[in-house]
Amino acid sequence: MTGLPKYRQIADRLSAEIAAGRLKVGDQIPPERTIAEDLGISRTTVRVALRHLAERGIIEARVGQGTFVGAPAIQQQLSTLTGFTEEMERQGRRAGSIVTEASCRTPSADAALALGLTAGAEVWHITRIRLADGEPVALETTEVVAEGTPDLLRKADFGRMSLYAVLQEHFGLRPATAEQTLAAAAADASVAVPLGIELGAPVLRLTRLTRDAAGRPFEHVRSHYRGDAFVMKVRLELGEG
Amino acid sequence: MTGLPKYRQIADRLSAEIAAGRLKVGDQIPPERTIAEDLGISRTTVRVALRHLAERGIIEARVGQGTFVGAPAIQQQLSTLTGFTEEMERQGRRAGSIVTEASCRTPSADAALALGLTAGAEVWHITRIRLADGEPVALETTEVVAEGTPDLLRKADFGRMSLYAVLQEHFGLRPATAEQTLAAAAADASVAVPLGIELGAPVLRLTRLTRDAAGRPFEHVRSHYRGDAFVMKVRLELGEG
DNA sequence: AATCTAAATTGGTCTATACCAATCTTCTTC
DNA sequence: GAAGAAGATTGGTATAGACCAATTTAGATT
Repeated sequence: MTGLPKYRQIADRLSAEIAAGRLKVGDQIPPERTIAEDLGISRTTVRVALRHLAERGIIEARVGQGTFVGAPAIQQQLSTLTGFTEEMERQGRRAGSIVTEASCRTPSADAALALGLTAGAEVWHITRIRLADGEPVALETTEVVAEGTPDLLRKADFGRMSLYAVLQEHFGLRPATAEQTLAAAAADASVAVPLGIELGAPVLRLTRLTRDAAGRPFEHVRSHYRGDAFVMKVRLELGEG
Repeated sequence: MTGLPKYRQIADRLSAEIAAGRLKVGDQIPPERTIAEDLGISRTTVRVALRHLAERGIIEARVGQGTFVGAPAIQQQLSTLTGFTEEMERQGRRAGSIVTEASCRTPSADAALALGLTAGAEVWHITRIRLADGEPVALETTEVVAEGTPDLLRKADFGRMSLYAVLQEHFGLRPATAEQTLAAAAADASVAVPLGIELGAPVLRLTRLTRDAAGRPFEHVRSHYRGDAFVMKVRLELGEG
């Protein structure tokens, strides 16, 4: 016995079958009662397993019809100011990155304006291809103000570690607030090639300005997420009107 | 009887108590077994109710300790939070709408699921082309639960008035929380034609489930914004880590 | 008073069963 | 052949009970 709960084992097995391609998008998976009988377990337990998969968008249940393999979309919870790595972990996906650039140089025009940098100021420039379960899902360019973060690039391997974790650990720098902008755009070559998608394919363009507790902006991010693999979720609360 | 499942009634009630402030953030809610006994229902059903609230981040369960009221979703100014009309006004643009459909009918599959409607339930179905300074920028389909909102369509001209204003004025219905999903997609014919853009052009797809103060969902919206004409802004705040 | 131990509490997992509502299938009827 | 009715299938809701593991509480021991 693995020690894992039964429902986890069932969920993992189904999940693996879908990942392996033995069950394709739109395929019907066996009825709950059939799975229960085949495995000699109760239908309730099967339902718990299926619920977990449904929550991740891997499957989709329809009364009277059956349960089908869904088109999985990666979700990014916008409400929490977490980085890519943390969010993927939360969803039980393997997060990875390929660093395509890491250097110290003058900021881009956008970043300089947003960060309020004057001429001559420099930023750490990190470009990463973000992977979820090995698949490239986003291209991300981060610019961090160099002042106050000496030797940032030598502190860690950003292919594995979270940038926020490093900033917190070495410089006590913690994101407190952020302003994000989302827009839909068509992928140009600089985005389409690294992500392995077609030119003109829809991508979600995210721009973020991150501030520390004192309100000082210290990070400017521009990301392009694959439109066919990513959804952003936001939980809103309406104050008094 | 309302026809609502028991777990929904329990969830709504707890949700309302939290919204009303009788249960504050960090407060412990009664143990599952106690709730079950008090209400004379099975613990399993109580757990289903609590699970739904936990999924929305409203409560948080910890083994051996209990279940507690969770930190509220971060308050954010997302462009559409206040409604399209209000947001355009705020930006000094002339907001307009062309109502292409307004009827009472059975909900779409997505909406029925999200709103938790059973067979036979009906919704007000309003489809509008949103204009900014006369230019079409979005196509929006709103479905509002018909129960409790009699003759909604006769109450106002939605080409001019805000739906939220009407709901508030005539039925005292006010959006309290919402769950929004954003994704980039390619425009298909149903979207491209009304917006006057090319097939395959990038659009921002927004799906929103709006709830009242008691946590009852009453509106489901699906919008498509022109990617070249619209960006969403979000301000995030991080609580204590 | 501090420490260890046993018991009670609490959420998590699991079984077996029942009925409902939505949907699909099949058979009957015209 | 088309339309309608009856039955079978499938996921959704609900019950009652059982045991487990993490945690806290209360008690016993030193």
